[in-house]
Amino acid sequence: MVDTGGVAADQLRAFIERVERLEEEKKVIADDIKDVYAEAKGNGFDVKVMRKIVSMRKRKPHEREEEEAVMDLYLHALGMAGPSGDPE
Amino acid sequence: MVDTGGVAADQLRAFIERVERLEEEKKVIADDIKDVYAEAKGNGFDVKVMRKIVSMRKRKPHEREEEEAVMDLYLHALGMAGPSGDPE
Amino acid sequence: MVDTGGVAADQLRAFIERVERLEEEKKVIADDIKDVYAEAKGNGFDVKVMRKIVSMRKRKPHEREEEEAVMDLYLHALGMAGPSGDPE
Amino acid sequence: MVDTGGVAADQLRAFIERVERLEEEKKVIADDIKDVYAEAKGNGFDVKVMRKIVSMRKRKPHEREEEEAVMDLYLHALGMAGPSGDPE
DNA sequence: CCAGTATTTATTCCGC
DNA sequence: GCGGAATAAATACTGG
Repeated sequence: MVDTGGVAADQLRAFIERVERLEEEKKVIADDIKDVYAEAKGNGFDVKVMRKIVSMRKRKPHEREEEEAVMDLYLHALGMAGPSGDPE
Repeated sequence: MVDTGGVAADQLRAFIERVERLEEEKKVIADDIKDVYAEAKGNGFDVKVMRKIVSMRKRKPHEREEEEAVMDLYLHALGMAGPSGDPE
Repeated sequence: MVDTGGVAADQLRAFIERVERLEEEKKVIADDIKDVYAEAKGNGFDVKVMRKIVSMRKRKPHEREEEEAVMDLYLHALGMAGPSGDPE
Repeated sequence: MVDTGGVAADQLRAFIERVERLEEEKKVIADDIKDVYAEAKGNGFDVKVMRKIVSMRKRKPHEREEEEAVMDLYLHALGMAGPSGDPE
């Protein structure tokens, strides 16, 4: 499966480097985010509050989706209403 | 700080063993949980739905706490109403 | 909701509550573990290393060896140092 | 709400939106990384080991050595095998 | 038995 | 530097 001496080594190296390149990009963005917070702080805003707002806004749509998913599950589960058979 | 030959080795061993003992107990409980789900499944219930319910119920009080925490933060942050000074 | 549904609902509730009770217990143990690590830290031990040791001891020796073999293979493929010497 | 508060609100909104935009970008990159690992896996590589290699390369060699030194210290304290031979 | 998903664990980061 | 939140990684479970 993996031939250390052959082409697989090149493949492995390529994968690793692609990952590393992407992680670098990700780090740049993370730094940008920090810069935005720093700028906001410089304008008198409370960074902790801002982070809370961002994370709450992130969770909200997620929760809605989850509730809908649970509703779907319930609807599906109605075929198993009780151990002694289904209601209809 | 850590003397491998002295009493610290015993201390280290004691800590490690306490952790391992506790992890064992935790595993027993985890297995018990699995058993409950298995029993429920044997009674015709949909395990996936049950897990969803449990995790949602777990999150609910958490969310309330978080909302209150955000409110506290806001109240505290009111002293910094704008970048050009406070309103009064 | 029909009668069987009502019975099923009670049963479901009971299962859910058993799970929740067990999860609480599990959480208590998890907290105890954290406490032990905190105490160890207070005594000058390196918690990160302790965690690594605990997880090492948990693993089957065979798995560990196998994973290390793959690791060596990959490191060699990448021209990074292995047991037989480093490239520099 | 006074004028400065309104201005502050707009500013705050702008900061929040900038952060959210950047976090979206970050998420895209994170997904790309997952894709690369998935592709590597499809080519027969061991993803777990790949991740370990990536994180090894990220770390400063000095830190790594230091941590390994502590690890050896602890393993010896516990009577577990180190570089100078195993107890069995 | 593999793939995807959900939970749990480990690590990192940030503000205090 | 610590303690706690956020992120990343690893693991476990379920369904196909």
